[in-house]
Amino acid sequence: MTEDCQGNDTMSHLENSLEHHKARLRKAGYKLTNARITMLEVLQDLGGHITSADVLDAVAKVDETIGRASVFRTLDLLTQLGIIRPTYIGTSQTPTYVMLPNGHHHHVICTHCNRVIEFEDCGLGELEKKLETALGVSITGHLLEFYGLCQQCTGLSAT
Amino acid sequence: MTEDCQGNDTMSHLENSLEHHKARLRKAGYKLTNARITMLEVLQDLGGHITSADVLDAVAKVDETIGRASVFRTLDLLTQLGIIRPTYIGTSQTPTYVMLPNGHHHHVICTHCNRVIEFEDCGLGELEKKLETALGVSITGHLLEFYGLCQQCTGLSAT
DNA sequence: CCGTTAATGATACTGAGTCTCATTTATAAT
DNA sequence: ATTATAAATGAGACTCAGTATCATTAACGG
Repeated sequence: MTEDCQGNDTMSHLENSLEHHKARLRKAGYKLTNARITMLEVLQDLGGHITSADVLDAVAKVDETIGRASVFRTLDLLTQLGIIRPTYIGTSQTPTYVMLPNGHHHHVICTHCNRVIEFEDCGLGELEKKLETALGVSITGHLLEFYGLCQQCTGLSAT
Repeated sequence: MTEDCQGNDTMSHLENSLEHHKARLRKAGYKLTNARITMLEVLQDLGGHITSADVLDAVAKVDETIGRASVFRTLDLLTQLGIIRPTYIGTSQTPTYVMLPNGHHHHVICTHCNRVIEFEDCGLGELEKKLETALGVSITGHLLEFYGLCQQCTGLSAT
């Protein structure tokens, strides 16, 4: 995790996405504060599918002094910037945040056991362009969720 | 908002989906209680994009005696059955429920003004089948959300 | 290095959603 | 119809995720 490969204008997304997100904050007029940088690092580390409690925990381990309010404020900000996205797994009252590494995220949620299966290919690029034209919007990302039963639960309910 | 031209062609479709949902409950082994039927009617009436508070309100107007807990229990149940789906608009702490009339729902959320623009065509049928084969799952519905700026906010941020 | 102002941390607070449990009600069997 | 029974309910106390407030701090442009 300590390999510094910044400066390469090609690839190595994982490392660079942190820098990319920082740049996004700056560009949007937000200050690059310690709390925000720590949040980005922690989120990258945890990798997504985490609750606010998870984030609160992880942030506290890195920097004891970062306040509860700032964590929630930053979660909201990063959501607005399309860096993360809250969603519901199961019927939990509290959302689960997923990363939108390249602006998008896709998964299947089993409505029986709440297992989450991620997948990559969505082929939505075309639709995205169509919508931009048709609706006059400017799209930066998306979340695609399928609901249904996973392999195990399909078998069970066939009883 | 938007010209939402869904279901205009079949007024009876609205009636039927209520029956359809009741049948689903029965088939899944759940009792057709007064609270649940009232909830289904209220949800159909409100048409989606509503918070639990909206539902609580509307239910109370129809039947004073239905308890708070039952409303939340039923929201969870209907989510599990794929009849509704909680999602986040803006950074609200409390979810907004959308109806999944035919198992699916699609919208664009403006990350600046929180406007929601629904659209119908998603062309995900093929992907759905592919995933069922590839992952061994049995899919019953989906939610597709795009994030970005609406026409108005695209203009504004050009400042 | 300083001034401005966004952002912060502490903490009290709010209220959405949950839990518990005695009571009711939907449904199937008689 | 009557009854058995297990699921579902309503009441209301309770929890804790998320918010509001505000005095203090620190990012960043000049």
